[in-house]
Amino acid sequence: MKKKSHTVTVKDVARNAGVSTATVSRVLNGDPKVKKDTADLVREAIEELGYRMNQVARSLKTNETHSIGIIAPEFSNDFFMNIVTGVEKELKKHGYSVILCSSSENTGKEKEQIQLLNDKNVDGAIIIPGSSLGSHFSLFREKPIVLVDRMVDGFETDAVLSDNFKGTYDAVQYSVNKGAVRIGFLGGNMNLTSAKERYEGYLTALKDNNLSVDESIILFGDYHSQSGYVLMKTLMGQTVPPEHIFISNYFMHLGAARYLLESGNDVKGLHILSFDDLPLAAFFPYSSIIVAQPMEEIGQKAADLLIKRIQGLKEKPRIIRLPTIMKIVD
Amino acid sequence: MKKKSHTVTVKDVARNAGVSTATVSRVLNGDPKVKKDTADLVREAIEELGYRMNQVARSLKTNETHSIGIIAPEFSNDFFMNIVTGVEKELKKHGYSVILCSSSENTGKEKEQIQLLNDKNVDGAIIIPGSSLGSHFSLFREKPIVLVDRMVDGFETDAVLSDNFKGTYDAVQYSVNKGAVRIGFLGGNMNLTSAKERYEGYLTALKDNNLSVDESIILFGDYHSQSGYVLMKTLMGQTVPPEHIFISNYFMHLGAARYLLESGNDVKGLHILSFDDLPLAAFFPYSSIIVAQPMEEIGQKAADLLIKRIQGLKEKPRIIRLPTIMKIVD
DNA sequence: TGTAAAAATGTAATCGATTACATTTGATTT
DNA sequence: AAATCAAATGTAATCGATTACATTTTTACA
Repeated sequence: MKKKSHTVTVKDVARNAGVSTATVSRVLNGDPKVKKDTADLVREAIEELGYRMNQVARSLKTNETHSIGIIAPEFSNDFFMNIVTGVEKELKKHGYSVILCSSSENTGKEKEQIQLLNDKNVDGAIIIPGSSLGSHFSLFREKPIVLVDRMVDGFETDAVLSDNFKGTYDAVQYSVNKGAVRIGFLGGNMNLTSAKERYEGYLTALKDNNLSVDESIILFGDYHSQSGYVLMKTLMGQTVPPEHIFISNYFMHLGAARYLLESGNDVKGLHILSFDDLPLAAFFPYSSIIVAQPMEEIGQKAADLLIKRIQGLKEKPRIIRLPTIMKIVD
Repeated sequence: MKKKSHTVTVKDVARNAGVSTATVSRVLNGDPKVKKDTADLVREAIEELGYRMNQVARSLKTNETHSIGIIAPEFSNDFFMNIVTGVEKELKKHGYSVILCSSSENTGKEKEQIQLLNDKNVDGAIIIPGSSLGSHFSLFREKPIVLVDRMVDGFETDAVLSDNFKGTYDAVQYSVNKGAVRIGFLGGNMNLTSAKERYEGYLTALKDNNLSVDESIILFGDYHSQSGYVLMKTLMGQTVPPEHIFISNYFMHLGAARYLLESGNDVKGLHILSFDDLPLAAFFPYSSIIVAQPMEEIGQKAADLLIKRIQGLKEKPRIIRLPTIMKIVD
């Protein structure tokens, strides 16, 4: 057990101010029942002694830690990190801190992290699920959870996500308006709601435009760079590859672009429609239609909702969908 | 004050196992003085009641939270995030959690975050300083701090950083070996040790090769994208721009590349030497010499050292320098 | 001025663990 | 079988706050 060199406690403050610890506590917590003169005395004592409240002791009694956990598959990932940034900024405004937990996109680890957060007694959690499985989230007892970017089966709770359907639909529609009639599709893991929704947006847009669905140019991967590489290779290996290709996320786009570069394929007439704003999209030697997600805003909204829940908002789960932003890079 | 629905405590376990709370605590903490039979009884009771220790209560008594704080200017930044990732992974292995604090590269906010971590009673902190000012770090009383990526004046403590000098020196030397005689330099904020060290590496490499130092092609920015853009513009506006240019970090490189792209400058003969591995370096239409920093390893080493300090390692501050990796992209 | 009601403050229990110290149990020795 | 010592366990104080309830002080009004 580590020693602490003489810490100043409420007791010391009370003694110094000539009041009881109860009064000190009241001043600390802004209880209006304390007479102004008394409160001033206490504040002076606090100032004089350089008192700082022991949050751990407070947490023990109040059962709130003013910490929340955030679980994501990983953090070395622009997308997740921007969300985390939004979360952190919003929470700090309200005096909450963020504890980082990576789940490695693995249900077992996700469970562990939930237990850990439980044990740390966080006031709530923001989770970017690693898959559509989420029944283990119920281990996080009696504290609110807000899901981000993806929803899960069998666990009804608040969620904040992009409008994946509309984002995809609009991008496809834009391409069609520009004359595209054959649009390839490199999808993500259909285990994830976002991937599913984007696929549906794509299909519906085709349908609404009376375009046929050509399954030979619809391929599914897993949102990782390598799968973008492989799928693009497959696609370009076809007799007549499509000139318009929708790619479901940043990383697959990256992998696909890498393939195009390495293969030396002619990309002059190519149009890539893709989710997520790449800082370097401008450098690609083809034109892009980017469906940008408001990542920080997603995080911020999720944090905001979580705080409302922590503060007692009772209401059926909310699903907040934020609009995407289409960016054309020629 | 929030209620907790009947929580299982040591008391319940003690009663159920027919022992005292002291014994339960001993079992919980692996005290070898407990007879095996008794310990088994206790473990059964724990199992049966689904007991989980209240870490907050434990922290109050032991004065250790098994949490550490990490302060960085921001987190929407590949470089910092990869460091955080390394930190998180290593700490989790040892049962520690990470609390995220962004300082916005602002000393005032940095101070605030330190106070916050103090109040949360974290066991230590990892800090990526926003500037070379660090005297306020001493507010973080009696708990260890490990600095990352940058050192500060007036505060002697452990630090983990890349070998900025050698990384730069080697890249310049490589270029010289390839025939370069005039190498431009786009530097970072000289307020940061990393920027200073890179500049020194550059100068020394020139000197060792008997190359003259041409101040007209040495410009300083602030590590941000915009400054890379502006400096590259300035440089390319000269009568005879250098064909080899060292750029001090990722973001400045990004800005510089953006300028080159927008301006339509001829980049055929251009060679960019640059710190930090860009995922898209391969897409730039010029050859690059990348000085990659082992970001996750930096984080991991910092976490490792911090834990050693927490566990009582007494010794004068260590400065750990990790070697960079040179990557050639033609 | 006396008294009821309201306002301010204090006392002491409590949150859920850990641990110094006290006590009991058990083994060992003679 | 008594004496000694080690091993195992228990008792109760403690960490530093909050707060229900009790008590005192002040205010307001008859």
